[in-house]
Amino acid sequence: MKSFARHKTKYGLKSSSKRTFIVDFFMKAGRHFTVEELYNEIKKHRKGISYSTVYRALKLLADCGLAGESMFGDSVSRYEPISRSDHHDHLICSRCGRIIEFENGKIEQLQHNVAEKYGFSVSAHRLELYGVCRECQRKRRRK
Amino acid sequence: MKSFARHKTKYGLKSSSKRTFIVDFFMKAGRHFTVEELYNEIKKHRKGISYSTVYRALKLLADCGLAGESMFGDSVSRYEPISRSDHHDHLICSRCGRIIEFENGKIEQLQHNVAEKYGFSVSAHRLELYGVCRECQRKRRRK
DNA sequence: ATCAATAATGAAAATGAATTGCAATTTCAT
DNA sequence: ATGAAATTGCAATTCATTTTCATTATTGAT
Repeated sequence: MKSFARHKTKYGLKSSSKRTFIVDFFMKAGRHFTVEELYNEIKKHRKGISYSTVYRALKLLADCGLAGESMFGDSVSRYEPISRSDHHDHLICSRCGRIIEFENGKIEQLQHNVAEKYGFSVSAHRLELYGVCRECQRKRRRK
Repeated sequence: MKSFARHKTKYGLKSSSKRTFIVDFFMKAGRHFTVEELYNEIKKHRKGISYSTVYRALKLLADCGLAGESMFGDSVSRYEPISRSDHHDHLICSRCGRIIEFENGKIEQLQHNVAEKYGFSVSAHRLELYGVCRECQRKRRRK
């Protein structure tokens, strides 16, 4: 939580048990959430936390670099905890929605080369592969 | 226009000069547009075409595979004509918004390898590199 | 060419997620 | 304990997207 503390100081934030709960829950979960998903999940474990609060906590985390924000296909933002500087890319199953993360240094290197070729100074990138996961391929007897 | 004609037949569409104009304009322009951008651009060349019609034409094109739909960072959809099976990726300048397209077979191959490793059957992918373009790097004396 | 069936269009309304305003509540340094 | 300032909840707003519906245009059959 170090960088959250730093951010907290920097912007004169105060702490609250609700926000702390949200932040902890999110960081420990270690997976993707839409605001609504996180809101619903949290509702199960602790009541009296509103959607707005979850939304704002997530925004805060994104601001201080503890959460990554991204949109896959649909127009809903998804957030995921960022432990260190662990950038990773995504494999997204179009059937079940499962999201798998991966890293690949070679791809990163090639990306860098491409950017260089065009004179771009790259600060971020996103790579997403959409398809059908192994499990969904098996039980393919669906609509 | 072949695949548009096919789609037209398949879904019993009728033709109209307005839609034809939009489709032609878009396909010839050969670049990215948000619905609004295309609407404004078209307005300059021919009057009496509403936002709805542009919106619907773009959707149609996306449906029949002649236009690609994507969202970069902000939450606005952008469309681009797809000539053949020319998949390409994007370099996006965070300052001026310029979008440069590129293709890289090696990266594609590596992506394929990764997917295979996880048992994914990939049907689509997107790769975007965000940064500052050469021109914006030069005239960096801005806010 | 005329007619009926059906698609296309425009304008306005609806939708849906993201975001904000504001009053009430809580935090925290003093 | 006190007061300034942050947090929260809820309702309201925003903004792009999408849909509705009345009107107009297109097409195939006659």
